[in-house]
Amino acid sequence: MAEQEKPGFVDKIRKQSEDFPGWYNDVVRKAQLADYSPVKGCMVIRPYGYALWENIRDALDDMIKKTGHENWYFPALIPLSFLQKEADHVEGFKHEFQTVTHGGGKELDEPLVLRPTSETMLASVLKNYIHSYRDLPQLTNQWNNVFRWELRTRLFLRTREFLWQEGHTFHETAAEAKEEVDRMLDCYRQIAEDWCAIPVLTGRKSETEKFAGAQYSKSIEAMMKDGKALQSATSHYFGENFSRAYDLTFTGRANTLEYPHSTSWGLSTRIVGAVVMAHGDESGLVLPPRIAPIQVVVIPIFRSDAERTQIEAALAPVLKALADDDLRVKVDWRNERPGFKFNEWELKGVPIRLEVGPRDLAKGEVTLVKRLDRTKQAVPLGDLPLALPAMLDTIQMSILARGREFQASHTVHVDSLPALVKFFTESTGFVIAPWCESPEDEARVQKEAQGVTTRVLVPGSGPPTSGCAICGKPATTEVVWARAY
RNA sequence: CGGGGCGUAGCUCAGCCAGGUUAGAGUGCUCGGUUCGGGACCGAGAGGUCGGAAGUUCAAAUCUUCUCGCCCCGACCA
Repeated sequence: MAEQEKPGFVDKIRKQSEDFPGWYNDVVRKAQLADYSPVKGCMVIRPYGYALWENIRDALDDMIKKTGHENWYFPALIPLSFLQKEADHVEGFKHEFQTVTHGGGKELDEPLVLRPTSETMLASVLKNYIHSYRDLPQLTNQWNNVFRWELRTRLFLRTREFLWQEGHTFHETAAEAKEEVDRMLDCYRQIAEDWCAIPVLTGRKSETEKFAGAQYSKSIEAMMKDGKALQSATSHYFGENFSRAYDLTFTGRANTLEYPHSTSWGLSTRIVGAVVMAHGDESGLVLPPRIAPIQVVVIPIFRSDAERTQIEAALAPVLKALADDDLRVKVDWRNERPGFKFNEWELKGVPIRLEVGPRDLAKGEVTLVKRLDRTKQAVPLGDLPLALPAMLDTIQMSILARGREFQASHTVHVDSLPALVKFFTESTGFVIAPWCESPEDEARVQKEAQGVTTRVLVPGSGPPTSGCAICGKPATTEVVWARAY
């Protein structure tokens, strides 16, 4: 019996409106996405959660390949000395290292670090394959697990081991590398918006928020239902930083020795947490149809074997048509009362519930119920192969639209520090303000509006006419402030 | 790493302050039956070294000390 078919696991979840973190934990665990593990800070991803991740992963993998990248696999163990070659990089990551010091019962000559990220390994390895400008660009990606010794962990959002993809590319010119950073950031935007139905802001991170070792970082930032921001994927431009640190050179078109410009970009299982917190409600998960492991759950309602047989016969051709159309449909034949199943599948966020009982069959219909708003409608059996895909598309768009409205209604523009502090004292969300890009301002806001940080510089906003909202100096950009996960 | 909270049945917890039969409840689990259009009910059953160690005591889930673990909130981070 598949794990999620066992009855009886459903329990009450805490209220989203009263205890958001408690609600999140309950939903993740009771919807069977993931659970705590025997190892502190690590999680077990259960089949339903893993299927959700697989759907996101497959969509992204497709985009990565279509943009010319190839999947590789590199070792999880990285010699400590590799990581120490790029000064900023090691400074940013050393506190998070998990290190293997013994092998075969003997202490190793050199400790091996469980990769927190693979820039150093990539530079060390690709050095062997890059000799000429003809070897560029190198467009690589790998799907793997990485390890970071986090002090405070939360299922999917921050664990000491997590799954992701990390793309690493090397280019002949800075311009090409910068284009790559934007291209992959846009793939992430598409994954978030078109697949996960989560509207995001994209842009460059501030100097203090950028990745350790990067010249600049860009990210997609999503708003959760508690108004906090979640950095959901990142894309970094390294310039020649890593190439120089690893003495990775190529012979250029003018027969001169040059350093390639590199990038890296990653999207992790954290995105699953984003899906939970961006869409979920008091009843549990709300999954966008394009990534939902189960898109339509069929609840047969019957009192006798004869009724069951009748429903089976009526459903058979429909189910075949839906399967042929690649819809992900599950029929819940368990011997439980319908109300129990309704609640359980709502907790698990299945976009459409299809109820079919004697009452429906008498009219040649079924009852469709949308998870998003619980609206019901009767649909003739024969119309399902057309009606369901259309309804799934509509739901996908509705969820995204609802997210956009939520984000818009929780975003304000301010032009002064007191206004910013006031907003975060009374409310949550995004604050957009002119900024001079001084790190001192970030420290000041962090202190005065507890925990508020810059998320992204608003792209294309240009120098605002007014001064910096924090310190009054001439502003160079607009920036998004928020409390973040 | 700082602050708070919690470890008693698979899960959620009561019992502890004022130590005293055989440690309870709800839920889940197993078996049988009746049910089934928004979380069903009846009956029978299984399931515990009360996180661990030491101490106080005639007697410890309960008091003392130490220890281990977990969760939440902050700082750091995908």
